[in-house]
Amino acid sequence: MINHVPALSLWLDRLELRSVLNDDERQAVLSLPGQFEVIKPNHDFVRLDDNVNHVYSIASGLTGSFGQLKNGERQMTALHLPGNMANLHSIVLPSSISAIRSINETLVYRITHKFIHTIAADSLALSKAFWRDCTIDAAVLSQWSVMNARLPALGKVAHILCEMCCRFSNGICQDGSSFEWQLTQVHLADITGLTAVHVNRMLRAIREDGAAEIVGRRMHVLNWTKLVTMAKFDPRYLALEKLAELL
Amino acid sequence: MINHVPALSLWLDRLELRSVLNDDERQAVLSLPGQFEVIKPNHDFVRLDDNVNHVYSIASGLTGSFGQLKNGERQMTALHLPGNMANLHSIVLPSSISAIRSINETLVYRITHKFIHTIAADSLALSKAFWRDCTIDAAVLSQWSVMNARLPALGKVAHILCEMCCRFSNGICQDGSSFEWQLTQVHLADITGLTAVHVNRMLRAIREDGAAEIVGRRMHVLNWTKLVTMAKFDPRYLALEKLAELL
DNA sequence: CGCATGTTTGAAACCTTTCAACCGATGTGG
DNA sequence: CCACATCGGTTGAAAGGTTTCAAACATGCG
Repeated sequence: MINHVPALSLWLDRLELRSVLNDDERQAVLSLPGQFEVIKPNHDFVRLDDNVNHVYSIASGLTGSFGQLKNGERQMTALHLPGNMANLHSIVLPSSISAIRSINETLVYRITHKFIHTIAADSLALSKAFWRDCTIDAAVLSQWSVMNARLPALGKVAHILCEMCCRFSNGICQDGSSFEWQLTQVHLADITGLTAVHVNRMLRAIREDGAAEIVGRRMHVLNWTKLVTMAKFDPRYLALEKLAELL
Repeated sequence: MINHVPALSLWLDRLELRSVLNDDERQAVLSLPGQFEVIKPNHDFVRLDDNVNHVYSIASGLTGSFGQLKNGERQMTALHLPGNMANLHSIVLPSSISAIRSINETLVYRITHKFIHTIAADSLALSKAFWRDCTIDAAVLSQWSVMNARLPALGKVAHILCEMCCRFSNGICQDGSSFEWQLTQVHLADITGLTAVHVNRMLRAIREDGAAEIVGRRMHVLNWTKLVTMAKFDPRYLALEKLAELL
């Protein structure tokens, strides 16, 4: 294995969690040519209505997708962690319907569409794996939609805490789990559709209830069961368990 | 053309709006074998966590996808009109993460996954077209997420009225447009996350403002511009314009 | 007719936003 | 080194929007 881009091998892990690939296919993913790019915090590196020619693999840092209304109000519709492909869907729909913005300083690996098209054309399993990866992103979005519409403020905030914990810990969450916390309360407000002020109050409630707390740049799970109950959280939508053979 | 299933030719139209297909590919879609099935109103014909082997093409009637929280509360995450494939994504993710329920009496054409896999394997353009179809569904979901989180109740209801009008009229909406209205106020509440009572009040406000009205089983646009402004609606997410050559 | 379903309305309770202010940490320039 | 600006977090009180509860009305259908 000559080329070894960590962002790609993280993405490959993610693909292989849900799809069966052979050595050639693995190698094709790991050898994808691209350029690294450092992105400053709070920078839209994909703008709304851009016609996109590249996909962005997140190497480090955190980025989010933002949808918009005609009056310019924005809402976060997805969070991309290292190992995620932020806009794989652009392969089949290049006219971007959401902006992608860095949350903190982010390192991305930028790959021209052409190369993805080529390896997808050469392997049925890979093209399915890509499609599946997008489908799982859509499943997460669907759950965000449900929680944003059906949960009270406390539940929404708790739900995101649960999700972040699962995604950062690959599904293994328990009392005492802790992980790096990179979002501000304003970001939580962008995700939940609440005001930052109210997010603050909900975080306090969660803390005072002994479910979880954020101190400094770290989140600590104090009582996972309590947090899950607040959030009515069911982690299956994240598809973090290895899927059974899927053609 | 021997086989001629209207549901499939509607779906093909939808695919060709966004993808370029040749005669063989067209014929492959139109010849997909399947069974018609009549579904009574308010029936979950795909249940949560089912392991799905079929995709459902909607021939007539209206169906919706429903997500769920752990406590059983439900939220509609998509509406499927005739010509839509209700769960094409199940091709790559058979474990259903949302239920699909008929809204009124619905005629579906049920196709075994195997046949979709076969024609997708035979044609790169088709497999891209399928993936793209799913991606556009995801774009609609994303916009629902934005409107549900960012709009006040009046805007949410107006937004769905706008969307339904565009989807039923293929994007051509104007003062005086009217189309069959099949949703109850409870369904609107399922979509917007509001209570049915409040949906009722918002519909009245929209009516009294002279923007739109629902009488009997029909919706009438009275003032399209006014309705769009209320909803901060931008129809581009529906991708109803014919897309330029997309590989 | 009687029943089920969907719509309509009012009033009180509740939740979230808004506005305003303050705190603490961090970083910058004089 | 301190003054100052900025950013994120915190808190209180009033205003506003939405839900809840309860009841009544309309319609279609057996």
